[in-house]
Amino acid sequence: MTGEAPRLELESFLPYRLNVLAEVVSQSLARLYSQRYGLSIAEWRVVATLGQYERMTATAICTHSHMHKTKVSRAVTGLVERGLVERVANSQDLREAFLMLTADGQRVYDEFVPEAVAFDAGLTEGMGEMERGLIEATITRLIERSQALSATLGEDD
Amino acid sequence: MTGEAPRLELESFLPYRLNVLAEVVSQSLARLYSQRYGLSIAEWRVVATLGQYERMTATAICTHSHMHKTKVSRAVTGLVERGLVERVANSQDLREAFLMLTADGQRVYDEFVPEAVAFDAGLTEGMGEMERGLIEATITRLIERSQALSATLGEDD
DNA sequence: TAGTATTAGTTGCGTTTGAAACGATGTCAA
DNA sequence: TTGACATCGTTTCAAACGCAACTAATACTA
Repeated sequence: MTGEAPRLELESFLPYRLNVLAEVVSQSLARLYSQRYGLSIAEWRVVATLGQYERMTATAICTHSHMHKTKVSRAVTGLVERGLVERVANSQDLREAFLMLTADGQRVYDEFVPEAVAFDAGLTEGMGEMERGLIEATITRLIERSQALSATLGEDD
Repeated sequence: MTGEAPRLELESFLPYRLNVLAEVVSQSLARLYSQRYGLSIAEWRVVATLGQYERMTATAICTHSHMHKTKVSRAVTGLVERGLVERVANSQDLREAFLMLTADGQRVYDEFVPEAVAFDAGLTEGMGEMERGLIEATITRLIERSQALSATLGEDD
């Protein structure tokens, strides 16, 4: 066409591509656990976080997982109801509660982790250690840049 | 902390990291256009797609953008109401309609593209052509792998 | 041609989302 | 103490979401 404007090619526009990628990967993985355990994405993330850290407050999970606090609150409620997670009051500070996997929760975690690991490994199959490390470093860098950029261009906080 | 189970480190678990990355990038970018034009993410995507391809059916936008058809349908409805997008019936097939930017829509697009491009460039600032190309190739590869994996492990469609 | 299946796009409806308000607890300074 | 303020986590509410059902149109099949 005319070409009068600075073109934007969505196919190579990073925000767009990253979104598609994340969605495809999320959905693919979700298929594996949602059927088997009836876990939502948010719930699985809480389980995964607690599986790794054993004991955490809801706020800590929020910070760590970049999930909204209401999302975490609801995921935890659901998991507690289903007996996968347990709340332990912090006598030092009654506003917060420590969260941890119950025996059942731990079982679900232990059962699913190998599959998650396999999925992750499958994604980067054929890539060397270096390439794999490069991906992680790049992700970290992009996250930082992105935050810096929106602060600079938006000038709002 | 017993270490009895195969560990899963969220920090290096790709599906998790990709999700965080996509969300941060999306939100950062959204800040730039949501304030200025009152566009939702879905709406901006439709505008961006039509800005690039000029004329597309809703289904084509769905396929291209990996958005749900109801999401696209509603985004388009909103854009039509605000006079940014226009529907043109396809006399060849009355089920579908071609969508295109109006003059106003084109103006919004032209106005925002430079910022989007700057944002994109900012993300990969300091990276060479090769590194940048590598990122895109990796994204493509990960998308393919992911889809293949869920088909293999899930065995459901 | 009639009958069935398929496709484009919208809408109804229950679910999920997150911003804002909230109750409950804790902190700090006067 | 007391009062003002901050923080943790839940709840409320309106908006956004996506599945499923739907309408309308086209394509296949016999």
